[in-house]
Amino acid sequence: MVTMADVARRANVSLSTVSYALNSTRPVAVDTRERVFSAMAELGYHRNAAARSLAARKSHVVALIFPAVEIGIGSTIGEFVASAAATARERGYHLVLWPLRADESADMVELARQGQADGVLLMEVTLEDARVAALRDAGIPVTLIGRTREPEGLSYVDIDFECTAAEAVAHLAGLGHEHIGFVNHSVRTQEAGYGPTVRMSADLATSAAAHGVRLVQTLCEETPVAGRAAVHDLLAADSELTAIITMNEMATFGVTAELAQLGRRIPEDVSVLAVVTSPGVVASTVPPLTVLLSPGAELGRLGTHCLIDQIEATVPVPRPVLVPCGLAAGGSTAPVRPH
Amino acid sequence: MVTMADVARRANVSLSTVSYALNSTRPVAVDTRERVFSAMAELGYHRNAAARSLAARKSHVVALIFPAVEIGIGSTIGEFVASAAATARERGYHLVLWPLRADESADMVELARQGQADGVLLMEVTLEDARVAALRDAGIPVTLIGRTREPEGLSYVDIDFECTAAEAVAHLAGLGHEHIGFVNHSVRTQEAGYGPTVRMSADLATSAAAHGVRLVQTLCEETPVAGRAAVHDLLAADSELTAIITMNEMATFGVTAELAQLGRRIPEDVSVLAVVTSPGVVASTVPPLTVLLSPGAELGRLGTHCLIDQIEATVPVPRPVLVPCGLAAGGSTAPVRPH
DNA sequence: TTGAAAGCGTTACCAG
DNA sequence: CTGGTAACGCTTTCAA
Repeated sequence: MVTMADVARRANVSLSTVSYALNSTRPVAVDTRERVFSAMAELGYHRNAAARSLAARKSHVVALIFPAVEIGIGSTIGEFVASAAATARERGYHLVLWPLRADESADMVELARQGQADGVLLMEVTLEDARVAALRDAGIPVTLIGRTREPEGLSYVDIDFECTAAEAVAHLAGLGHEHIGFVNHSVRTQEAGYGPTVRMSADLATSAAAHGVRLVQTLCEETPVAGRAAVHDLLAADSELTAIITMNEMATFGVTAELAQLGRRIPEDVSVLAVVTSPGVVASTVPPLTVLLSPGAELGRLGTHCLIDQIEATVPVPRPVLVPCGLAAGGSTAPVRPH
Repeated sequence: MVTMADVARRANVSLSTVSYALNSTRPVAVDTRERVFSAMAELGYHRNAAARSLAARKSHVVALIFPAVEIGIGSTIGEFVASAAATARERGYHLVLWPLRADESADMVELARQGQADGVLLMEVTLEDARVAALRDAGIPVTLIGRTREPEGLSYVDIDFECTAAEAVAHLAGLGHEHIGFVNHSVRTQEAGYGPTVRMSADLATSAAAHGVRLVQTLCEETPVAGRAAVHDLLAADSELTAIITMNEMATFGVTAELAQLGRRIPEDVSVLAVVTSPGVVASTVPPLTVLLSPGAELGRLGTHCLIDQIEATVPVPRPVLVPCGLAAGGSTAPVRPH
């Protein structure tokens, strides 16, 4: 193995000069620098990562706490991960995956204490997430994807549910709908304090009130069968329903199927709008669904930047970011039919 | 920071004994061992990862070359990644993501040479994949997810396309179908030498011949619109078609939609069988699709084991594994109608 | 602008 | 069964 000492010898400089040339952490004369670099090229030098980490007390690694179970079928998580990995790489970091459940926060802290990562990206954050305190107490830099109930002082990026809810209701209200149903995630996720479930419910209610439209909601398991049942729940709660908002990809399949079976055409009889969704569900119906797309890649990019900023900053400065879902117009929403 | 020296002092043993106790790399008296461990607990010791890697010349990290673009919408890749990360963890390794395109094999080798990872898991392998040679020449342990045209002597795990194709044809032939269509991935993937596209095409043809059924094939872009067109391509090629096999998730949406629009019911008029697919597409139709599920999690687990076996073996012993797709019966296939 | 040298916290060899 | 100690290859302080 070629070391810095070898390079130094070859370039007729000291070992430390090689290091400084490589890291630009101290000015080095141009010709010296050149000699160093050609020596490295000639020798085929590769800087040893472990030695660097040991000496610098820095791993140049960020960890992503990877959710054990995915809600839904979509590619959102994949997009998020790919974009986080790419962003980390751009900034000279590596992304490692720690597949830890929410109750394994001790393991998480242990790994960080071993210096396996300089900071942590926490996904699937719940409203009362015990992991956040565990990390904070351990002094480990962390950025949340999502946020707790009281996220003040924390670094996080999340979907702007308020804005997304407002857009969803505005879109439908603008088409004349005054009776809207909402198919949410499951009771389980609500009880777990899963942010999207809780926030979207509240924010849609607020927006609906502001537009003077009636909103009926139902929680729904993540299966098509449950989605079918949800349609009946909503119709029972409001027989004048003309539009349905869904935030549950598997259930959405059931919703559209059940509407078809009931002879209610989309969008002529009922408008359907899927929110916080991945691009894959768009194509699941004919016409394609109108959706508000989950900004997976954007969250991955922003979250990673936030975390690395925090790691590299001398003073930890949380910088929260909220990203709204973007509308992708399909053909599943239309003006309400006069009757 | 608490070091081994601190622990040694506290336990009244030498530093090396602490190391040996921790790694069980040399017998240690039971009581000594206990003293060491309680000292570690009392002091809150955490073994430093960088120092360990440096001294042992081993990172305990495996890298996953993460595909830049996903084909399809499914959760297969997510399942694969999650399962690979979990398996790595079970074996004392970490999984890092290297989001590198196929033409960035130089970067891949460079990272490995820096000691950032002990081995590499290569996804989306094509028939003539230049990265494989690059890694082999550099002496870097690698396991392919997929395989090249001539995979002899390489370590790989892949879908057993031959077996999967045989099962697909046997399933439909068993229902009496004698005119079957196949909607493959796009021309682009075929030209890139993407394994599934090329192998499934050949293996389905072989199986069809063996069963004496007529098979017509078409390559298809990964969009629902293209899937709709594919239906017409196939019908034009064989007007007596009674069954369609699809291996293209987005196209599958179009296929089912177009059949519905043509007034051809599934499965009464046409059977549809989606192969090498993720669970998400199952629910995309009513009745749910019959599918052959892509064994994403299984491949992640097996691939990671293969790689780590290879890393830890004194002699590199490739151990190829092929996994067939499992049938998940839905309601989209039925006996061919007598006419 | 450069050099010398002291760590960084382990692992693993050589002795006992 | 245990101890001493030389690497491991780099970063960074102190000195010139």
